[in-house]
Amino acid sequence: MNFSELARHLGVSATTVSRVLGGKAEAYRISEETVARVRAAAARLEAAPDPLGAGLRRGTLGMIGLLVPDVTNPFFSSLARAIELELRRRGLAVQLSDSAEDPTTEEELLAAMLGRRLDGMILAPVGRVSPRLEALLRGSPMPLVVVDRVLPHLGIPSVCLDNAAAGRLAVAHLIQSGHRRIGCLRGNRDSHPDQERFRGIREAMGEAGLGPEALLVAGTGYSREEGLAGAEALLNRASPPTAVVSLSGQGIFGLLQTVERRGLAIPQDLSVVAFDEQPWSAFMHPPLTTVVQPIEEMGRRAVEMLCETEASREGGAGSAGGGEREAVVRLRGKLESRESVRTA
Amino acid sequence: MNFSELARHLGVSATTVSRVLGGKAEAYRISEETVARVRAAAARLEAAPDPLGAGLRRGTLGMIGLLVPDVTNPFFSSLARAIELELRRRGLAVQLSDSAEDPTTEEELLAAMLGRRLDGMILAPVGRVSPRLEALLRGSPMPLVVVDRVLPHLGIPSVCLDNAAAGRLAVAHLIQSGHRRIGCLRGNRDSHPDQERFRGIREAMGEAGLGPEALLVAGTGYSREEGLAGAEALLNRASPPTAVVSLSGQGIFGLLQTVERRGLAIPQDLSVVAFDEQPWSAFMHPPLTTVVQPIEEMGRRAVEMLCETEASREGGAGSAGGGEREAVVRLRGKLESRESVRTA
DNA sequence: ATGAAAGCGCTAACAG
DNA sequence: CTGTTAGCGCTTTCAT
Repeated sequence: MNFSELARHLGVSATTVSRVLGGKAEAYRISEETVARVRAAAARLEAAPDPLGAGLRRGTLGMIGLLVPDVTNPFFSSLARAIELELRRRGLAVQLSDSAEDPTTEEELLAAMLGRRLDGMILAPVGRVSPRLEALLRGSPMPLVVVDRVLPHLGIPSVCLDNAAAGRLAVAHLIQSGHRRIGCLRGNRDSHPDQERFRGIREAMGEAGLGPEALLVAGTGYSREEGLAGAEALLNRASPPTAVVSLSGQGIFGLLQTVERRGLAIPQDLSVVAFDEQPWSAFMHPPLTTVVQPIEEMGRRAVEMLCETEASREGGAGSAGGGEREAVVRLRGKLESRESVRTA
Repeated sequence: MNFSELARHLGVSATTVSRVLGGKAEAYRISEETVARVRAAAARLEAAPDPLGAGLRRGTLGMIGLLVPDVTNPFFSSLARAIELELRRRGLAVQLSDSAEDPTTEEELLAAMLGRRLDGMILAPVGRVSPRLEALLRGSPMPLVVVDRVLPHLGIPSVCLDNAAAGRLAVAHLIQSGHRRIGCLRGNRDSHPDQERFRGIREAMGEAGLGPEALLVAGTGYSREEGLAGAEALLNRASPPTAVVSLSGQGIFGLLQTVERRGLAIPQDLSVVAFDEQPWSAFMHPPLTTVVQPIEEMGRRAVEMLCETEASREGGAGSAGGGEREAVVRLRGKLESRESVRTA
């Protein structure tokens, strides 16, 4: 049942129905009686506004797009959940797409979403930003915020972990526990998080008076296989590290596999700090000491930023364009100390 | 750039632009020259059809709703990914919502989605079907398919695991491995999958000549905590089982925790078969023998069924309503035999 | 081979 | 306090 039909039934105009059901009865000072009649009839006949009609008229659909590299990754599924929840609170729906960690697919999907008439987009980029992706992003006709990674120099609002600080956190803990030879299992070195985490680690080592030779580096990507290869390289060193921090959430699988293959025990033979909570992290033998990201907050902030962007667009549309500041929110990670680090 | 503007630029009508860009040039025998001009201009000016305008006109938006209990659960995130991929192949977008395993939230979200003008819905129900949910489902104004669980007697197309067969598969393997005292860690007993899996297990036991006393039952829900409580109950029995099958994907955590607490070893002291692949299942000490669901196929079939429903609606709209058959597709599970089952 | 006109359902602007 | 009018962008008759 649509508004015009309902209006005819009641002998009022569609406008009135729209005002009542759109919550504008007060503003237009519709009589209480009319309001009641419309409400009752609407309830009885299950009349609800058609979002398409309203959307077309308003130029907005109440839907924002969310593009992630892999919903199957616990980090992104938690993020998606947090984002959906917060958007729902604000009456917005989410269209989800998954780029399967593939930059080309990502470009296509982003272009498609940018084309649909969404009210905004939240993007968790796959990795390095291709020129084509950058062009898409620059030309974006809608509010956009980037999560998890910051795309330097693009001036797009972003929210991500303070990766450098998180890296420091991890090694500081290791150093404090007496470790002096530390392995770092890196992820995708093109990615901002990996670079930042690594930077934080190097700085923390330096501040503790440990030279570069004390930091053993391996790993070339975020996958399990790459984690395994990197771990092998680390443990094959003439004098292997006594502790390893894995910058990759999935790569830790590879490390664990290698450790097991060699019959090593954690933390007796090797201490481990992992990045990113996994569903089983707390239930391993032993439970894994982990740098956890404040995912809920990340989602909340992303939505906030998106809505602010939207608001400022409407509000300050014609104002002098000088104030466009690059907003990057960096969230603090937390070290969940469990049992995979041995105090030397 | 919208169609009318583009049309004005080119000195043609919006109708022509629509026909060319809508792929109907042939049907309307637009001249090749015009087609070329329109295409070129559209590409240059980045003109694309506004889905809202088109949707309003056509009465369809090219979007289907997906409501799951918890995207964070690996099963549902994999399912969501599969569904999204298949829908994308067909040019459809997906709106995602997460009911957080809460029946009330589920009702609200379902009602909201049913109200939006989507082209269809795929629902993975939380659990038991409340009268209100049932009413919503019955009155659904749009094509709907249910996944993972079948709602008996509602006549809604569903696709799910052949849970009874999967249950048999699990215990058959255990029996074949020499186990004669088998524990069953149940999930939510109100849920169809749990009931069916359990039925399959009982049948398989019976067929192997094992009486009811050989089957030890515990567990009251799908959560980790409930899994733990159930596992405790099982292992506290005077004569505990030599093998346990966990019907709950998350509950297995609880079982594993209990086993560790007691210093038991798998599979030496206790054999384990788990339902539902988890990211770490293959990487545990030992790797977990698991009944895996064909999630990709499940997603694909759900989408197929949805689209068929949609098609038949349009096609046979006015036909005698007698042919409404309940379509329930049951998919075969597969036993991934790893190392958590000991041959006695 | 193309266009004009109508209308999908809604709401903002402009009357009263 | 309420209604009329117009138009969001598109596609589908119907008419050349």
